[in-house]
Amino acid sequence: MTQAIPYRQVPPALKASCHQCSLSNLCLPLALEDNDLDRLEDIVRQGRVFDRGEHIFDQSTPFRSCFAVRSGAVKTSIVTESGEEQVTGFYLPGELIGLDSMSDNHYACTARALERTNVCEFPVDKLEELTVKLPDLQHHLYYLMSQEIRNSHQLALLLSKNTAEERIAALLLSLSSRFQRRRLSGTRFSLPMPRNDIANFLGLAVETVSRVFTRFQQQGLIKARGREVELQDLEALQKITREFTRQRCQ
Amino acid sequence: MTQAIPYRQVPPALKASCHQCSLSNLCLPLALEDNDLDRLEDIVRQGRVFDRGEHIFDQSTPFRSCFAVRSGAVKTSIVTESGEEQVTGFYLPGELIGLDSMSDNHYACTARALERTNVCEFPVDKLEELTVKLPDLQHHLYYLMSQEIRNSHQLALLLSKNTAEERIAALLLSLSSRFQRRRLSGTRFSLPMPRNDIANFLGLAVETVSRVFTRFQQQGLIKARGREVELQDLEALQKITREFTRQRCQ
DNA sequence: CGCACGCTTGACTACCTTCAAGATACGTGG
DNA sequence: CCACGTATCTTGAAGGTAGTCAAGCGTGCG
Repeated sequence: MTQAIPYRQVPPALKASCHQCSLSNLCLPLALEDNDLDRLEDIVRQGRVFDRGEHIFDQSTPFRSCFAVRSGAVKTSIVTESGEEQVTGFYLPGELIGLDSMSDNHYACTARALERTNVCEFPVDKLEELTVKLPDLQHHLYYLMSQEIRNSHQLALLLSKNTAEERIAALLLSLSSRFQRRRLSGTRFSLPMPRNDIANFLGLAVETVSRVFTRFQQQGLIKARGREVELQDLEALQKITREFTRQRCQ
Repeated sequence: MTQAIPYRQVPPALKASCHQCSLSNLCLPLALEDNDLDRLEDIVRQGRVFDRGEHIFDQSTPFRSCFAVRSGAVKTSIVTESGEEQVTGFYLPGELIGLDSMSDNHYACTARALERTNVCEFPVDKLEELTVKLPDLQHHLYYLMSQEIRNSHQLALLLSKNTAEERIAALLLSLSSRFQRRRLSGTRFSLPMPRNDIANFLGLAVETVSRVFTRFQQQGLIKARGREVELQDLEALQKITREFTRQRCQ
C-alpha cells in the first residue's frame, strides 16, 4: 500500500517559490507584500516529501519547525502515556502544522502523512525572528494560532454535545468547504483518511462511523464507496449539524 | 449570594503596577525585564472589577482587548445558533482571556465572572504594537496561544475518550495544580463554578456530575460539601485520569 | 416563613460501544 | 495473472454508560 518511491526531494518543477505557489492565498504568504515575501522565501525549506504513513515529526522530539501542507494531507494526533491516540486534526494544502508546539521545546503532537504529501518547512527560530521584522507576518501568525484555538473549541463542542450523525455531517461539510476553497469540488471528493481516523477524531467507534455512512446513504444524503464521497444533499447535512461550522484558514 | 458592592474601580491599594503584582510570574510580565515592563504598564488598564455573573465581554461584539485575571475566576463559553452553550474554559488569576479572538474583529466567546473578579485589560492594537518592539513579549504571546491550543486539544481528548469519572478527576486535579501554583492549597479549595458549568464544560449532565461527586466521596477520594472540596487521595485520582494532565501557564 | 435556586437521588431509556463475524479491497508473492 | 493474506470496511446482536425525566433535599435570600 505504501509505494516506496526512492527520491525524497520533489522534482524541480514543483520547487517553485512562494511567489508562484497556488496556495499563497491560504498559507503564510497571505499576509505579505511582494518584497516581504522574498524574506519568507529565504527561510522556507520547500520540497520535502513524505509517503503515506511517514512521520513528518514526532511528539516529544525537539521542536524545530512548523510545516505548511503543499499537497496531500496530514493528520496530527497526541498519544497518551497509556498509549491511547487522539487525532487532533486533519490538514489540507495551505494549512499550517505545529502551532501547538510553540509553547515548548518539543512537539506537542505527531504529524503523519495520510497520503503522499509535499510540505514546506519553516524553522521556528527564523520564523520568529522574521515576525519581529514583519508586523504583518506576526499578525497573521496570531491569526492562525487564534484560528487553531477556535477550531479546537469547536471540536470540543462537537464532541461534547452532538450525536454521531451530527459529528459526521459536520466533518463532511468541513471538508467540503475546505476543498471548495482550494478550487476543488465541494460535493465530490476523496476522503484522505481511513474510517478509523475519522472515528478517532470524532470520538466514535469505527463501527458507528460506518453505520452512519450507510444510514446517510440510505437517506440519499450522500453517496459513498470506500473513500470516494459525493454529497448529494448539502442542505440536509447542514440541517443535521445544528451549529458546527469549522472554518479553517478563512 | 451576589454582594452588590457599589464601586466599579478597585481601591488604590489594589491598583498596583505590574511590578508589584504577585502574579507577575504567571501573567504577561513573566517574559519581561524591568525596563520593558514599564512599557507593558503603559498600555494595561488595571483595576476593572466585575461582579458574579457580569459579562467581561460578549461573543460577536467588537474585539478590543485581552484580559488577565487578577483575582476571582472567569468562565468562557461559546453559544451556538441553536442557543446551546459550551463552556470552553475556566480561568484563574494570572491567566489570559481572549486569545481565541485574535483571528477576528469580534470576540469568539463570552467571558463571565464566576465570582467577584478583578481583571487587567490589554487593548489588542497596543499589545500587538508592543510585541513588535519587544520580541520577548511576542515570544511569550506565542507561548500562551500555543498553550491554549494544547489545552483545548487535551479537552477534546478528555471529551472523546474518557468516562465521566475520568473527566471529573481530571478537572479536580487540574484545579488543584493550578491553585497550588498560585500558592494556595492544592488539596482544599472552593470550586469557583457551579455543578452546572462543570457538567457543561465536561460534556456531561449535571446529574452525572453530582453522582460522580458522591461516588468519589463514598470511596474516600474526596470530601465535598457544596463547592467546598477536599482532595483526600490525590494518587487515586491521578490513577483514574489515565493521562489527562492539563497544565496551564506552566 | 416561604420561595427559588442549586444540588442530590432514583428509575427508565437511548445511544453508542463492544464483541463477533462477514465482506471488500489491496498488495504481495507465487 | 491469479491466489492468498492483510487491512479496511460493513453488518448484526448484546450490553453498558450516561442522559432524561421526575421528585426530594438543603441553603440562602427576599
